[in-house]
Amino acid sequence: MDKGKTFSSFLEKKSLKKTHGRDLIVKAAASIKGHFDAEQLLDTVKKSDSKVSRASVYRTIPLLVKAEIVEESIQKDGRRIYEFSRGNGHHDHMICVKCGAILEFHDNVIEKHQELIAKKYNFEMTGHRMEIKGICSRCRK
Amino acid sequence: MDKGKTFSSFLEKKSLKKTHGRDLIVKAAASIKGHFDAEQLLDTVKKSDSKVSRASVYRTIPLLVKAEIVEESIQKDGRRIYEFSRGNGHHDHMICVKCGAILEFHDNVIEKHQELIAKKYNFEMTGHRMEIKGICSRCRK
DNA sequence: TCCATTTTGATATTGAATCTCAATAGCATT
DNA sequence: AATGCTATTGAGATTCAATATCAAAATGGA
Repeated sequence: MDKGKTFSSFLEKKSLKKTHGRDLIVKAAASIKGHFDAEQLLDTVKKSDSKVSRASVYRTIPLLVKAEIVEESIQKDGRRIYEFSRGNGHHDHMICVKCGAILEFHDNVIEKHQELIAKKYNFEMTGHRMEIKGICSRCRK
Repeated sequence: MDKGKTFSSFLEKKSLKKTHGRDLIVKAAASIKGHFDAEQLLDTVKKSDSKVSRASVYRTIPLLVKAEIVEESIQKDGRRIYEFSRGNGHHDHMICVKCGAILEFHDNVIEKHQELIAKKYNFEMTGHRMEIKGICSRCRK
């Protein structure tokens, strides 16, 4: 999946401009394996062009999220973390309170039930977030 | 349920001291209907004693959360909100992205499945958080 | 190329949350 | 009730992610 192209068409659709900075920022996001935060993304971008500013990174992230190129989740301490969407579909997180590891999981039953709950309350669901907090198998040993 | 007493015994168990400030803070939390944030709690406390400091409120909140007297949840923007636990058991939230309303719900199937998922990954679950984001029935009209 | 409009970089500002530290309060012991 | 040790407090400073500001630069249609 060519995320560069996807972002490009997103920008067109929204009549936003394709800029050097935005291009480098998507590429940097794509190059990071796993989760990252805004500062990490900034560091990565700076490796290709140190003139790209922190402000641009912070301004571009919400665009990437809206374009569904990057997924956002908020940790228990309030920090935002991101993840380049590799088309592996939606998933939720299990967070180890000891080592901070983030494991991913997906459960269809839970997904379905969320929809049922929303329907029951006449709530138009646009998204959801779910996290299981605990101690991962490695830390339990 | 006498939460004052509960907090009191929590403090004893942890060899923490019962202070005027802590007492006023629990009472203030109990007096607030619905969700509140740290600043609102501070404002409420100040009504009974304006000398209680912001720092004390921020320091006491984690104690109340640990004592399970207050429930914490983190909103999409990263802000922490709290709710005095009225013994109505665990529940999750549906948050309206238009008006900001917070609706509560509980679903046993989802709760059960979380445990199953944790077990599957050999993860020792200590807690979880789930939020459905969308547009509430009132805003849909 | 021109030009209106966006976007950018650098920095200042915000705001929630935390830290600092001298002064005070709690409480077990006399 | 007085002592002394330690936890706790208040007030303000500090932190840090995130946002706002604004003049200068880049974008892209004409």
